[in-house]
Amino acid sequence: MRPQKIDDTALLIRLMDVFRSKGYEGSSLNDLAASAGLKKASLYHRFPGGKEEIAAAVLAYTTTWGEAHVGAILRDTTIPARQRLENVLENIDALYVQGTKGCILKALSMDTGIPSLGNLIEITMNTWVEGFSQLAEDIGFTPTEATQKAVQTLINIQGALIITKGLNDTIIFKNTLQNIKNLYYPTT
Amino acid sequence: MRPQKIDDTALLIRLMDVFRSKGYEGSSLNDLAASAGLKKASLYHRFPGGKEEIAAAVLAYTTTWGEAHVGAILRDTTIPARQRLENVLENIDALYVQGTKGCILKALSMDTGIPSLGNLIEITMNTWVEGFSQLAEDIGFTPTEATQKAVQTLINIQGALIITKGLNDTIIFKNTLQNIKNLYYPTT
DNA sequence: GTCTATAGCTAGATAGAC
DNA sequence: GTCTATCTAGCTATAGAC
Repeated sequence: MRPQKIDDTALLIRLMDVFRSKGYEGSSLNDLAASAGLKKASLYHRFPGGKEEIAAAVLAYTTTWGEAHVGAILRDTTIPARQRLENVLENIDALYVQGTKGCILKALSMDTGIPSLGNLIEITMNTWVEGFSQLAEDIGFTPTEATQKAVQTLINIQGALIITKGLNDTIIFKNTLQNIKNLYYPTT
Repeated sequence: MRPQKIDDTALLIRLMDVFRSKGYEGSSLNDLAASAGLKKASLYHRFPGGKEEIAAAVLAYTTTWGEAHVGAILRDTTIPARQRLENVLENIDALYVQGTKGCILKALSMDTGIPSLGNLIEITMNTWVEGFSQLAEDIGFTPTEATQKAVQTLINIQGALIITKGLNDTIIFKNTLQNIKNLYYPTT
């Protein structure tokens, strides 16, 4: 076998970067190939299903990443709850590069006529909600409160990404990550 | 002059609906024309600059709408502050059709290579921030607190729209509009 | 596994009749 | 002002050499 020019994980990360900045329809196969450092035909060798399979693979990778770097950490009772939250927020800060990059779930959530993408988005969001809910319950909130806080956490992250980009002010994202701590550990 | 099949405002609303559901690149001129009830060439008569001018016109309409239905109301000191907030939240609920439709500012905020769109997005967001800031100051918060609450209000709205769609649960949007009231009139 | 070359199609945009 | 017809460029996707 001829060696791969780029391994699967690095490839998916580069492809994700195109989708989350340009959206599904805005990302041409030429854009994707250029970012991957491959030619279009090579992308079809890796993803025979074409653009739709690439998007699905990127979303599946995002689900796996979220489970490992958000969900699993938030549920890890061997770590103090407060430390779990700190670690996860650092991972989120890195994922979105301090608010300068958008979310792939948002970018692929426009109407594309490909229902399977919506299902993968819902699965990933639920992983995050369940993780933050578990954290809140471990801190002592009721299940109802915990779910509300988890949903509010996702709202804050997604909303902050949009407003940060719209107003071109990364302090908004930075402050939002800080404010999320106050949801779970109120200061007043 | 031959009469218009559709007046400017109704036309812009129909065009906005396409953009906010499919995004800029995902909305073809055939899509836009079909939604408008016109042929492609007729759209070029109305908007000689083509798709880019259509998007700019839709954003300009959004700016005007926001100034009239959000900004101006929030700054209208002849109305009690609490009533201003109620009225604006009702307008926002209608704009997003109870959370079932996305935001045009989000839909057009992907990287398209058209910088002017970003400027129009920033202008509109600032109109909203200034309106909610003024409301908060009228209620008695300091300018710093007021700006924070205004930004958090926009974060909540935009974030709720994304999570509502992602999890396919309109209760999230409904609850978020309620929670915005608590930002300005804390219950605890 | 990656590449060049190309097929088939749809996109955005224009010309000109009515 | 709206329409039909058409142009060119770029799109997704495929065939086949290396």
